[in-house]
Amino acid sequence: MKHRDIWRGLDALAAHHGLTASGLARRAGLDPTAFNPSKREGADGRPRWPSTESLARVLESVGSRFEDFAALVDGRRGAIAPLIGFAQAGQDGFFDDAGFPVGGGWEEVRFPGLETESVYALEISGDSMEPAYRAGDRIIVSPGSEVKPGDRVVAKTIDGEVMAKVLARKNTRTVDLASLNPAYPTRSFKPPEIVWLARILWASQ
Amino acid sequence: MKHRDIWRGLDALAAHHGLTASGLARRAGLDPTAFNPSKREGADGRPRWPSTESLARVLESVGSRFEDFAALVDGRRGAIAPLIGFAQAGQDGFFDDAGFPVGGGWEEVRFPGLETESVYALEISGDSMEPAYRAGDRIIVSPGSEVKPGDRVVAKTIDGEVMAKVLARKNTRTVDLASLNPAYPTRSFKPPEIVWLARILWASQ
DNA sequence: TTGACAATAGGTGAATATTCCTATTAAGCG
DNA sequence: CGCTTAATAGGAATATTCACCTATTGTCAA
Repeated sequence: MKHRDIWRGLDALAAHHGLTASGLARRAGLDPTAFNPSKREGADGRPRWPSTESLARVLESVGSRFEDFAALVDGRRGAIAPLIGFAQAGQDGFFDDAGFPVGGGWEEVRFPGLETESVYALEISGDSMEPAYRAGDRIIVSPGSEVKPGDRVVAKTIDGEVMAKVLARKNTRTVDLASLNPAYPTRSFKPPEIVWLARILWASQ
Repeated sequence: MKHRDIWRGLDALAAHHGLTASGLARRAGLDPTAFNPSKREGADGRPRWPSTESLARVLESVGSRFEDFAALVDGRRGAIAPLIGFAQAGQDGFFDDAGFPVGGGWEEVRFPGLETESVYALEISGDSMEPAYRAGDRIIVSPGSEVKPGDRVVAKTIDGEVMAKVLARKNTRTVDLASLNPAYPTRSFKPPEIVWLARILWASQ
């Protein structure tokens, strides 16, 4: 945690609430100039740090927790993962071409950022992945991770279908997605039919 | 985040590294008396806050991240979960009577504290819970949670055996633990034979 | 354009944290 | 016990942040 990280975190916190650093200070009952760029280092270039008490008042004023601010300071992502239902996930407008969630308005589920990966949560419906995933379970999905055969993945087809499967085979001619539930057959796709594959990192139990 | 939370977090950080508040200050190159209880409020009872710069130096000295400290301040647990192998888990001295891990020296796995639960991680060996858990998967276990039939649980028997199972039945006369892998039979225990049951919250995929 | 307001720079005094000092108490050790 | 060290309390001097002040610039809307 360095001097510049603190100020970057403070700016990010302000931006997260639609405020400027100045507006954030005003809202916290502090002097509006307290977070001025000119106040972030002394005349001799010595770094200036906001006091812990000022940080506490800022966090109080916007209703954020200390840990959320710290996540901003550390520059980590994924402390909060957006939660999406499979029914919604099939609709357009929820993911970009790379499989990352876009837009807002989702419920948020507190999830532990692993490293710096960008993740989101999906709520399971259906029984094709029983017994590993039961309806209502939540899975944490990383659209940025590499997938290899054997991984549990979320796939989106060009038809808009979103499903959690086991990646059985993947080559230039075919992408095979297996269900754990033997009542469901393995489905075979041609690569162009799969819009994206995202690896499942965690599953609630 | 309140005044007492900051100081509690600082004490917890020190304790986490086997130090006192005084020792932590010394290690950070600060005055050893800087964190004295007598310096935590002024003569008039006005609260005193450690400066952000002092916090930064403290975190630097012990190699902790700001977010870890914030988790301590917020009173949340589980940002870091100790990782234990099943082979070790069966030995004595790794858990207390309530099923909480004790002692130290484990590898630590970064895990996202959900709520305020105390959690730890176990690495799966064996195939009795295939296909849900494969050897090498990591499960996040909460010894403090209530367990009910249908939950995936970790159980420890009086024989010292530690296993991940599905809780099939639990009443005053019997505790039935089922495997997901049909090749393994359901095992039935009498309640006194089970030392503790801990619910599995998450599983890596 | 003009007016109101936000954001910002720069400076000063007040408020407050830290260091440095001394003294006391407690804990470990030969 | 006697010795050393850590932890702590209390106080004074120093260092730094904050609130307050003034002035400038930019934005937005009437």
